[in-house]
Amino acid sequence: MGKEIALKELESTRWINLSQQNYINQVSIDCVIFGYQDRQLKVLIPKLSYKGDFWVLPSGFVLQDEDIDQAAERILRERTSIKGIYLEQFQVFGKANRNSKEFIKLLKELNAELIENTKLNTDVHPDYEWFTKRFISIGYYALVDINKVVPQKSLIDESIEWYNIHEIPPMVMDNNEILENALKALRNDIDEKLNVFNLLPEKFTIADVQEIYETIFERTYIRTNFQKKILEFNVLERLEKKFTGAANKAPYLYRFKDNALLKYSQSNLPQI
Amino acid sequence: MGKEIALKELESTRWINLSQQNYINQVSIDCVIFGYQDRQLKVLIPKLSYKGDFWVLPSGFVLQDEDIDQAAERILRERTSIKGIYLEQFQVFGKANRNSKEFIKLLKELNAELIENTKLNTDVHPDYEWFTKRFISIGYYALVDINKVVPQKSLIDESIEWYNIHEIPPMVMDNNEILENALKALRNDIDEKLNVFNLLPEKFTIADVQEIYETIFERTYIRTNFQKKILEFNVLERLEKKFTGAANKAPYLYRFKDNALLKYSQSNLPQI
DNA sequence: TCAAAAGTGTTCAGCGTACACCCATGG
DNA sequence: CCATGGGTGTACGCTGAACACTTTTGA
Repeated sequence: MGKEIALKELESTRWINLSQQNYINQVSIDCVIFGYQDRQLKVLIPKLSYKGDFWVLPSGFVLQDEDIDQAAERILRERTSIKGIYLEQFQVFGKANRNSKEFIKLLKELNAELIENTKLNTDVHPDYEWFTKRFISIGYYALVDINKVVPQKSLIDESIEWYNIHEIPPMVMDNNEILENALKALRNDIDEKLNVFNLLPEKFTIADVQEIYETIFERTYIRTNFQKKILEFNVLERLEKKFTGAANKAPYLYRFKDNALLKYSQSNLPQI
Repeated sequence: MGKEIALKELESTRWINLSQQNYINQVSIDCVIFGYQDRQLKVLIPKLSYKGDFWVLPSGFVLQDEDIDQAAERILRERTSIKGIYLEQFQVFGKANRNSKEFIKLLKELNAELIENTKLNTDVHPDYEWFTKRFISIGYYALVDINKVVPQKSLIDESIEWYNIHEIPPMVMDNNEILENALKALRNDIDEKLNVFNLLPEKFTIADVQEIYETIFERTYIRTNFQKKILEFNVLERLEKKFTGAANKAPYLYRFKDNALLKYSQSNLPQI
């Protein structure tokens, strides 16, 4: 691996980029990336390993000339290899004690080792001072088709994996709380924003949707009523039947109508 | 007015305090303060007058050792003279073009004049550089008993007044959009957070509540059903009757139960 | 023709809307 | 005792939960 390539890769990671002063200081973006598979709601979380394990939500900073939504999209793109991910800003975390001095200390050492190993000259040794300060973090949650994601770990990540929502490792700082609130926000948004379909491939059956609902809300639904509820949103387009090979009636496939949300926003409320 | 007092007053204003480096840079807090009076939903907005009129939502910055909720509370306290105001963080505004260079230019001149007039020495001439940059703003809305508020204008404010929600003046930057989204958030929260009572004095009648609902949602409610809906929240404590002097049955006064929200959060959902 | 799952139709209870009725109060 | 507005009770219609029934499919 040539020196140029190594530098390029380093530049592409959030930890190495710390010396950049073209970011907004003391503001970060934390992303909770939800995926669904095998009756499990999963979250994509990288792990750093250096003198112990550290799990940290995928995060990054906001460039001076970048909308915060764009920044979130960029961070998600870097981690999932997918463009145009569905995302929702849900809460800002701004406690005064939100800094990670202990954690950063380890990162410094780790980073120094990396730079040493890749034999870069000392010019790129980052200045961490702005990064050790207290941070305000904007929380986003994202919904992705888990099969389309190609998880990307940064140079200092040991791994990046999908964790079952019930088996989330202890993360640094308030990251576990951020995740919990993301889940609450998702549950709260789901029937209003009709965004659950972003967890599915383009074509899906109503049974697939029911599975996801049951997983997210941790309860069962009665099949026939659920079917009606979903179809009455009028946001699905019925396609051909799905061949399953099973000895029973083939279910229809559906697709989320592109213009569905426009129509749906026109609601008429009754009198109380 | 002595020099010391003038300086103290200057320090208490957000515009003069710009040179302070103990704030988090490029982050601000914008507050939409809702009040209610005479069948009108009102918003408290200061006006600056210098080479034209400028309306700006009450705003401020976050101290390094201050939670963002504390910062919002402080800003609201400074503007309303009330401690412990009810507030909700509702959205972050982070477009890349959120700076107010044109506006700040005028403020600079205005500030310079003020300092000249108050005969302060030149040491307090602020450094505006960090303030001309692009800002990320955290939006809060507040609900207050309008009768308890004593609006406080800063030195450079020409006035600070309650504006009917339908007669909001054009504000700088995206402040009008922030206000619109605050109203949407309020409408969305109202039945869930049961926060509407913060717009009323401690004791109120159900008719008072209905008036506010009708104003906020711009629709009418049927009296008897509305009464039931509100009482079935089980968050109100019935007090003595209210003496009106009118030739009809006296309505009961109610008070919001302090522990109401704790109980209310325990909901049991039916099967679909 | 049978089993299994999808899709549709049909009760029935409960809630919310609408309204009737009674109560309290001061002139 | 009447007008006015507050408080309570009740009929009715609609929604949605529960379930029966029909349809489809491959073995």
